[in-house]
Amino acid sequence: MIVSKIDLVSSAETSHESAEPLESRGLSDRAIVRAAREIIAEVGVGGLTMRRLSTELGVALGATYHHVATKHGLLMLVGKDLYSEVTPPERMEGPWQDQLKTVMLNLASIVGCHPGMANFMMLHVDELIPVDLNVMVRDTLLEAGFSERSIAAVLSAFFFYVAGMMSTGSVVGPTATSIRGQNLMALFEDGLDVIVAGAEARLAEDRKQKRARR
Amino acid sequence: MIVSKIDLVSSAETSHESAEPLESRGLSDRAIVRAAREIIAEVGVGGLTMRRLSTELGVALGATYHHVATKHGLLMLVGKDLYSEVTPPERMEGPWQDQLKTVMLNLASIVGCHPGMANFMMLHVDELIPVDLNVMVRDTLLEAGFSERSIAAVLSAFFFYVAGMMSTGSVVGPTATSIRGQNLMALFEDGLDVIVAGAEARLAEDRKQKRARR
DNA sequence: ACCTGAACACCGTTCAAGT
DNA sequence: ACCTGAACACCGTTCAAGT
Repeated sequence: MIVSKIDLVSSAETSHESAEPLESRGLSDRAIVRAAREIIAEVGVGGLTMRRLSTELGVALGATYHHVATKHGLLMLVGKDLYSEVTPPERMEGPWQDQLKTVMLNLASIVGCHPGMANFMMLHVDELIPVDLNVMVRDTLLEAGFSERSIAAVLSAFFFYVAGMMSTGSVVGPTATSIRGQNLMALFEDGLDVIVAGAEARLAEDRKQKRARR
Repeated sequence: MIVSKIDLVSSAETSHESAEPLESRGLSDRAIVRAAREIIAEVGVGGLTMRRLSTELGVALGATYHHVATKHGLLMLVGKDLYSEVTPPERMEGPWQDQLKTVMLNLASIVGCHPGMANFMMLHVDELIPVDLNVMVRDTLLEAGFSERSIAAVLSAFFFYVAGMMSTGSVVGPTATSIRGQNLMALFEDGLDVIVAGAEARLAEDRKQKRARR
């Protein structure tokens, strides 16, 4: 465990990737994604325009298209960038309930700051979600004793709940809204707890079945 | 109970609403909504265009705009129409678990046949959902013994789960997709069961607290 | 290779003009 | 009152032309 952490740090500090130019003069994908994220954070995906993005970057429309072939491709880059910021697996500790809640709250807070991205990110989870995150979440549940089928069911419940909540409005961050006086953030956590309780019940069943089979 | 059922039927058969013109010649809102639904069912909300809708209706673009002032308004009409088809409260029986599952599956099947509507419908639940449905669901949970706060949490879990699932792709109906071989419809029900289990755990707690307070 | 800016086909929306 | 069809301001995308 400690080894992998050290490895991560050192490789991150010393990585001078082979022949990749550090700052290919002119536009870089990194700069484009950064600008796109800023625009989305400010006016949402609906307000993100290839023209506006180009203006923000100080280039002509065609230049942007030379680096990212399509708006869909641009959003894929942004989505991958956002997913990559979700709590890194190595730092997780404690019971599986807390781990799952932390990941979901983290995901919600990141996506919540970028209105309109939730949908797109959920529509392409499979292609965008970092393998680390996926593996770690599944491992956590496996270690806790969940069956394969239960893992699928529980993750389905969690992910789509977060997706639905995020699609409906900014829940987290400075723009957190409220519904009929209800604090949306509190409501979000309450719903999360309901699903956690459901997962616990599922786990109890899984363990009972495992014992019966022995 | 029986009375209300009879009332429903008879009023539906004999309703000749006061001064409302039966078929105000020309375009009617009903016809517009019907055509819009057909287009959405076929090519999704993304494929629904005011121009295409007008062509389908056999009128000029301006005519459509004369009846529905904006595309947003059109989608509100469609959304209200779809919500109104969710299982009517009067027909519900059995334990609250089954009632809730039925409503959610019903909602999913209706929304699932209209790609892209899930988001819009969730974004405007408050304005679109029929009061009957809202009241009935809350009453069911109240009768079961849920606390006010638990009701909010449980409904949050259910609704946003369905919303997230629906936004991610057609789960139900003839276009039901599959993810990595997994049957999406089965996955949807499994996730629903997890949330039901969570609600049951919550109810047990609520009852315990109520007993302790006595 | 990278960038420019005009052009194309589409969209939602508006509006003078007809009946 | 209801409808027509042109027009406007925007989009995403393409592409000949420049450096």
